[in-house]
Amino acid sequence: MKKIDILKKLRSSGLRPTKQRVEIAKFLFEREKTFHFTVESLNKLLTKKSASKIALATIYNTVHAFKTAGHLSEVEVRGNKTYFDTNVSNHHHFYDSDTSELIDIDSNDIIIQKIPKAPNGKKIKNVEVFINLIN
Amino acid sequence: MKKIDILKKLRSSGLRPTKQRVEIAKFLFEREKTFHFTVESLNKLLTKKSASKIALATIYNTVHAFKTAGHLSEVEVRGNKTYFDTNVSNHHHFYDSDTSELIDIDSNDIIIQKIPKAPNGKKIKNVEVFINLIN
DNA sequence: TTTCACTTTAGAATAATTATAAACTATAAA
DNA sequence: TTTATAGTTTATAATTATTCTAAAGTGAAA
Repeated sequence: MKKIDILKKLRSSGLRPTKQRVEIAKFLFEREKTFHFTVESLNKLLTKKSASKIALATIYNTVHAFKTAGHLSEVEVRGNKTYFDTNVSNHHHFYDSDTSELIDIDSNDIIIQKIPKAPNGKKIKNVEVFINLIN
Repeated sequence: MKKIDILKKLRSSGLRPTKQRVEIAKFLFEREKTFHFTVESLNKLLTKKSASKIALATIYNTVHAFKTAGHLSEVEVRGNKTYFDTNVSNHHHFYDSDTSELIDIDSNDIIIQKIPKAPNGKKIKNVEVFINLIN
């Protein structure tokens, strides 16, 4: 994803392309493969990579802004930290609690044959499958 | 579950049946239906119910001891708090993020037809399905 | 009974996240 | 091109969930 597209991406979702947002967006979206991270890990990687220090609060703000805009998804995983995923399409995850690592599973690689209906007046928003791994 | 069984349950898993553990165990296991809770909600309910106050740290200790003993399961759910479940059999969940409520789904009510194989040297521990609800 | 390893407890410590409020800045309008 | 302002960043404080600590308490084996 090129810089011009990054700017478009931000502007089209009503986010001013500030220096910090552009830097974070470039880091997150200028890559081929899906990227999973926590705010803590992202902070470390950004600190390492760039000269200008971005405040931790800004990273929280930005990640949540990107999530709200649909540019990131939040992954439900046991544990204390919240994981985010640059893959925003509908998909599933392996979770390796040993290394705290998430691995994407394409939604076509899991087929669910039978599913219960939603309770009383509720609708099904989505179905998430976690395959927990062990050594 | 009767008191004598509570005592057996504790002793058989190497847990001394102290006043606090028995009280918590009675509260959790003397019921027909599955019970989902967080440490916070359990603390509130116990405080309301009983005269003698149990320290929050004891509730944490006890819940984890019960989990280690296999009397409770921990549920992976988005959010900051950790949920526990008195249903320790293999099963799935509806999750209503609106009310932060979990509802059990019997493992027979979901049939998964196709599943990817585990990556490089890892094995599949278990598969958990979350059906997220919306109004 | 006595003893001691196991427990409980209050409160401190830690860790992740959110709130606050002042300084800064992108951008729309003059 | 300046100006005004709403949106943004920042350091720091506050909050929340959880774990740690160390002292006091207690089941149960001998």
